[in-house]
Amino acid sequence: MATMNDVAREAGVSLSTVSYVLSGKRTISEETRLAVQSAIRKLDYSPHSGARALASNRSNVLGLMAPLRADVNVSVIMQFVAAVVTTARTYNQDVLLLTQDDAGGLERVTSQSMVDGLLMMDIEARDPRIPLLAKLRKPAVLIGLPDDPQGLSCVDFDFAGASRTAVRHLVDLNHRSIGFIGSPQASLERHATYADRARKGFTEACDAAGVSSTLRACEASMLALTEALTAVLDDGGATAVTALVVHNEGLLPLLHEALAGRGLHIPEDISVVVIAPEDVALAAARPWTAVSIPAHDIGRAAVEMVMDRLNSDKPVEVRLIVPTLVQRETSSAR
Amino acid sequence: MATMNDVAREAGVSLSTVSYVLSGKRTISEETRLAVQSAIRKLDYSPHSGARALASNRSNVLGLMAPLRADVNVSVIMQFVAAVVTTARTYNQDVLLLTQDDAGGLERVTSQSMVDGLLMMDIEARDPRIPLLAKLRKPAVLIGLPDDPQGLSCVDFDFAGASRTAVRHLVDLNHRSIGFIGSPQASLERHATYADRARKGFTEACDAAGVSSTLRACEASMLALTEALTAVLDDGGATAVTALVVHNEGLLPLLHEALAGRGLHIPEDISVVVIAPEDVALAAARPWTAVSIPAHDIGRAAVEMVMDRLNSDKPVEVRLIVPTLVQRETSSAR
DNA sequence: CTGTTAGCGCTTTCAT
DNA sequence: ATGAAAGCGCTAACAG
Repeated sequence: MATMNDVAREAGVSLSTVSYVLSGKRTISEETRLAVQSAIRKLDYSPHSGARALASNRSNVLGLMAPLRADVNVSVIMQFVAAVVTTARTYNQDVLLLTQDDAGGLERVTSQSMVDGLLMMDIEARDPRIPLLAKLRKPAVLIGLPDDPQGLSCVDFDFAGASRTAVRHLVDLNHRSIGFIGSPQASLERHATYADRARKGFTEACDAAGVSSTLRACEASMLALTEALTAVLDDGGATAVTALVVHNEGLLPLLHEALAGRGLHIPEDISVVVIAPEDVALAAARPWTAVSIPAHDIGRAAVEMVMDRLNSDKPVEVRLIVPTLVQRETSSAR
Repeated sequence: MATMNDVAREAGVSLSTVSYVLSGKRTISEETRLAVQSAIRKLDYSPHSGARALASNRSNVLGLMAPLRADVNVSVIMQFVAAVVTTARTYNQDVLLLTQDDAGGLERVTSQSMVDGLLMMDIEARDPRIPLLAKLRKPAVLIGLPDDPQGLSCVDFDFAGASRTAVRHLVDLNHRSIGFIGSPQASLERHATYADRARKGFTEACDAAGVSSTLRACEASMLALTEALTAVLDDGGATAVTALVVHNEGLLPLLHEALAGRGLHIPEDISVVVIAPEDVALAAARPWTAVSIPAHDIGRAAVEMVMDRLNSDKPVEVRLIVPTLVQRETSSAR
């Protein structure tokens, strides 16, 4: 492996000149710059990241703590992670992966100066990792919205707004009684905030519009879905439920069948709006009217926010990504 | 941040003694060892990874190139990744994540000495990344089995064996005509080797047992599944298909419904054996008879193999993980 | 616009 | 069983 010294000798300049050519922190004459660059190419030089980290106090690595359990949301998680890695590369950063259950990992990678900043996914309302993170005094961004961010920046999709948007769409289509099929009970119990917020937004929007609402949590299985539909559709009381908002990607492959099993056709008998990643909404034979979860945008925003905090000292920031609804064939007026 | 020097001073010993206490590469008297350890605790010292990497030529980081597209196999991929990260930690290594489409990343992290070894997932038969990897002269392990490993170690599940095991199980139950519903056409076309090998093993085992076989690729949608079932079940010719081997996790939530739609009950009318991760096979209302894909074991083995190659110079190795079948309620004798 | 030089925090010989 | 000291390859202040 060639070192910077080798390059300097080859180019007939000093070591620091090579360093400055690489960093651009000094104005260099066209001539020497070219000489250095050609020496770099000739020797196939690349800088030693450890040495650089030691001298500059920057590792060019971001730590990402991701939930790697086989949850319902795997595809969303993968999209987040992909977006984070891709965006990090545009900032010339790499990504070190930490698992959710290795809480000590946050502390470890920080105290060993392995990372310049930290991202944490799948935040719960009172996530015990937040105080840990806050203590570390490293730029950090939470992907999710806890009760108390304790001075950390956050970014997330506006799940409450997503539900509101879905409800308004259905109300505009003259639906007067709307059902909500949400995340599994387990998500609610561990207070994954996306689940709570989506439900809250739904209820509020229905109340505001004066339409009746029925909510139900649901596992990703046909059995659970059938039960949930029974509960929601038969329970409607005075006005029959004519539209559903579904916030659970795992159910989408099952939903057509389950409704057909009750003799209900989409959208003639029942309108459906899903809250799901775009590609999941489009994967179905009949694409869903959807408020799409822009996993990629969120991941990108998260990286941008850490990098901002790394390069300047911007104040903390809580950013909610605005939902948009795309009407497709699964919702119609009644 | 305290440095090793601070610790040495605090403990009243020399810098090198502290280093040797940490590495264990020298015998240290009980007394000084305790003094050093207490100084470490008192100052809350942890070594600077960059400095260590610079001096020792070891980063304690493994690079993992993973397919982060939202594919059909997301859950399997997540399990691999989780296993890799977890196992790496037991070797005191961290994991740097590279995305599939960043082929240059392999070269970059290697030449910058960011990683001690590399793992690459989702290997295709003639994967163009293999020659790149082979050139890097870093310990590397392929998770998958290409046509020509070019001197790299490989580890994978024995997908051919998995199909054979499934077929033998069904033959033992007196089935004489077996269908195979496999990965999407796209997987075959890009020559994901797991898809090829599972098919091959299936055909071979059926031929060897003298039972008739019908194969079909299938996307993860109800529509595609319905078509595939029609093709496989109606196409049987002389002997009707009485059992299915399904190698496609995305289809499992749909399968009961799809078969019920044809008036077929499991296992009275048709037996089903799936090749899928254990938890996926168990997630169904009625757990599947399954040859389980031990994603965790494969990930663990991969890390063990790089670490072996890092610490000694073991010869290259191709390791296939042996399949085992667990009978549950979806297969029965006829 | 360029060169000289003092570290950054560690590992590892060489001494004793 | 311990210490002294020479790097590892880079960044950035200092000096022109």
